[in-house]
Amino acid sequence: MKEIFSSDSPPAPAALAAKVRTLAPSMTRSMQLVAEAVAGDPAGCAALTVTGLAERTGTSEATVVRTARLLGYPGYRDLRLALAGLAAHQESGRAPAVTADIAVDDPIADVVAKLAYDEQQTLADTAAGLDTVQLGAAVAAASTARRIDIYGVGASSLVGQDLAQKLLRIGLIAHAHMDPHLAVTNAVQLRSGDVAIAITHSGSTGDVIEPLRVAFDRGATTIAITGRPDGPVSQYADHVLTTSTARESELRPAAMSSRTSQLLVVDCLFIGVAQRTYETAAPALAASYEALAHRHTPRTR
Amino acid sequence: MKEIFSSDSPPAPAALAAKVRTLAPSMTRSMQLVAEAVAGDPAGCAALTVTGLAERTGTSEATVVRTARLLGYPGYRDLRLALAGLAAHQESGRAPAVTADIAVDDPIADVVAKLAYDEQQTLADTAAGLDTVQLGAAVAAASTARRIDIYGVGASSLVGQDLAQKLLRIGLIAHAHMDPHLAVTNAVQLRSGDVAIAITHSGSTGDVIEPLRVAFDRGATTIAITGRPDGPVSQYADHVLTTSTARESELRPAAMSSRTSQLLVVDCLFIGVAQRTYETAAPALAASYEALAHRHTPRTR
DNA sequence: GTCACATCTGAAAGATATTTTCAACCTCGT
DNA sequence: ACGAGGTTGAAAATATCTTTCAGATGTGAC
Repeated sequence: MKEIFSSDSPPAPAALAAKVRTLAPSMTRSMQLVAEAVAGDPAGCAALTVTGLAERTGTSEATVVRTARLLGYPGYRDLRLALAGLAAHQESGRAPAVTADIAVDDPIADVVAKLAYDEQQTLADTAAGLDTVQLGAAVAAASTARRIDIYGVGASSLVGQDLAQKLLRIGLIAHAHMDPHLAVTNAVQLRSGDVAIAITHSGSTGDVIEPLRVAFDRGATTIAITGRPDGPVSQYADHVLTTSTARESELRPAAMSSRTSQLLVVDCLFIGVAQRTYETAAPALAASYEALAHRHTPRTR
Repeated sequence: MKEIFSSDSPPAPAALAAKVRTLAPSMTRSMQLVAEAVAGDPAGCAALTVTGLAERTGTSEATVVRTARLLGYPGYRDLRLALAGLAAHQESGRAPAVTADIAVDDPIADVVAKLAYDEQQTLADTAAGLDTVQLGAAVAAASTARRIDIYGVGASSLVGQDLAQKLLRIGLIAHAHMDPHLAVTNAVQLRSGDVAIAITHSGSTGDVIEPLRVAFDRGATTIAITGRPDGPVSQYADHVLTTSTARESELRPAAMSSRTSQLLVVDCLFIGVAQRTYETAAPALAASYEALAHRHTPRTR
């Protein structure tokens, strides 16, 4: 008799509230109490045990189980799992208005969410806007370069160092210049077959343009990584890699968001070079691992 | 020491896979089996009882419960509920696509897409796994610190410099130490009211732990930014900020992906501090803009 | 190589939660 | 008012989860 139900209801996923409404008329009074509680606060009920839900609804465990059965689940345990899923669902819908700017009085959790979102956005934009032809050309030049000089000041300096560090790791001769004067002095040494890379968000940082110009004049292959491909720096660049310009706010200056974009470009460049020089890059990478492993205090086990 | 976990893990909702990766190294063999099963097939595991999951992973109930605990849940029952939620989640979201590893022969366009995707993933994981309570505490300490010393070597060194650069910009006294010896020598100067920040992905970089330990002993407030919250570095850290451990590949070493995660954490820390010190931070930021504007060659016209 | 030590592991006991049973209790038609 | 049919919850039965503990396994010291 009761068994009819078993065939009728496959474990309903989302439309639980609807199911409750449909089935409510056919329920007994105390079962309705349970059903309402469940439909009204899935998240809350998911946290309760049978006994807990029975108490909360002023009924008994048996009734709770019966209700779960009526709703199409083998037992309360399964209803509870479904409830947890439902709760997670509506949880995700309630995003903290991530698109808004970061405000001075944002709670710390919002800051984290917004920053992460912004950076993800920046990455997507950068990937979409990156000219793979230019990138390919830059990779080709860097892979076969006798030496690679990198120029960057301020925040871009760190990106340059990052790139240099990684290129060194795979056995290339790369150097990130931080001092503009020394950069120029060194640029004079460059010639055809060498590569010079300038990193500047604004595209018009004199301290970075100058050494690139010198390198360009001396016949080196020059690459510019900039957010303003139309800026002065591009004049002296054989290849221009464009970083995206994320919207900035008072608390989050451009330097900060441009960094993410620059790092992605730099990583792409690096991976490209590593692919091209795989024969030498792979063992070099492995070796640098090996060397580092011994620097770590031998943690137990 | 193990007790560190108790405070560290609030039942994580979505970032379970990330958490598994973070904690996996500190797990015993059979626990890893369970963790992998759970991370690999949340939906499937949600349908299993303790006994079922134990059988499926070829381990015992006890081990399953232990794993659940390690992941931050009171017991298996709760892990199972979370799993159900997760399953419902990914049911709706459906897989993106570019999950594959970067291969040696990938065309350059694929490299860009995969890298961008990976980094986005890393950001999401980091944001989800970041303990906002710890972050809040770290922000509070940094905001009122007399001085802030930052330790990092290798790739983490750049992150440290980035943080120092930004904190300086808003008028705080921050310094990133790159030389381990000098770092220790300087750490001796610290005392209560000062803040020391150690950045290490592995959580066991001796060169970074040592200065932090000294700072800790001298009474400074210590903060660790690490991918291994259970690592030795946490011993001497008042607050631990966890970075996510992205899956790595041969061409993309951990150092590379960890950087993204570290930078996000550092940015969150910075923004938090900027909020707290808005009165002084805002004008300081504006001033540094002003100063920079004049450094750009007015080559345009 | 071997011993002492610490850690890991699973079987089984113990505790909870869920399901079933069953008798008391309504409700309604007569 | 009375009984048939259905509803309900207390308590027993079962399943599930948690804890304990002793054996297994690995690790470092000598």
